[in-house]
Formats: sequence, C-alpha cells, structure tokens
Amino acid sequence: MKDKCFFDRVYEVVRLIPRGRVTTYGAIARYVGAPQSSRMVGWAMNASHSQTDFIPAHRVVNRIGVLTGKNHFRHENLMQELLESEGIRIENDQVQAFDKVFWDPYKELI
DNA sequence: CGGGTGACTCGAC
DNA sequence: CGTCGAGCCACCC
Repeated sequence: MKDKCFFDRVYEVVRLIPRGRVTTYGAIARYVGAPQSSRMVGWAMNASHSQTDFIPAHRVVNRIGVLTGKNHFRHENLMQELLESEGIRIENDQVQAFDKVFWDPYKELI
C-alpha cells in the first residue's frame, strides 16, 4: 500500500513475528524496502507504545542479537523477561543461539 | 518551518 | 583489529 508509509509497514512486519522468534532492525528495514533505514525501525518501535495494536517490539533486536532497545521499555528487564517467557535465552543482553531463533521475513514471508 | 536526532548498519581507514 | 562517518526518514522542539 503506497498510502502507508514505510513506518506503518514496519508495524505490520513486527506484528507477524512468531512467538519465540526474533528478528533484526535491518532485516525489517530491508523487507519494507528501505535497507538503509534501520534507524527508522527503532524509531517505529519507540512510537509503538502509542499504537492501539500490540507491537512485539521485544522481538526486535540489533543485527548481532543484542537487546539494544531494552532501555526504552518501561522496565529495563521487561524486554528480556518477555523474550525468556517465549523460550528465548538471554545472557548479558545477548540472545543465545541467535541464528536459530532469528526470523527472516524474506524466508518466512513469501 | 528548519534543524536536530534516533531502539541501526555498513563500509573506509 | 578498532574507531569513525555517512545514510536513511519520521517526529519533536
């Protein structure tokens, strides 16, 4: 939908992330057609709390699997707790077995 | 209304 | 190896 800005598409993709999986800002940015705009994905997450729909922003990490955005949650540990409650192991803000839980929109969505 | 900024990423040096 | 800079676009002041 060209009416929708890149911003709105980010939300759509993030909502599609399956439980127990994570993806990266860059992967989302590339999928919505703005490979250099990974920053905007993070910005979208920052604004996600103002969206009526629930956005699983905790399932979005940076490209190496670090919870860079955890400081933006209401509680610092909330992001980690949510991920762990979905079966993802976190150690020192680093997602363990990141390549196994990584969810690539290009491969999972056709 | 113009400029600064950000939950990132990649390539140079 | 590590550090630095540029690019991207929506939002806030």
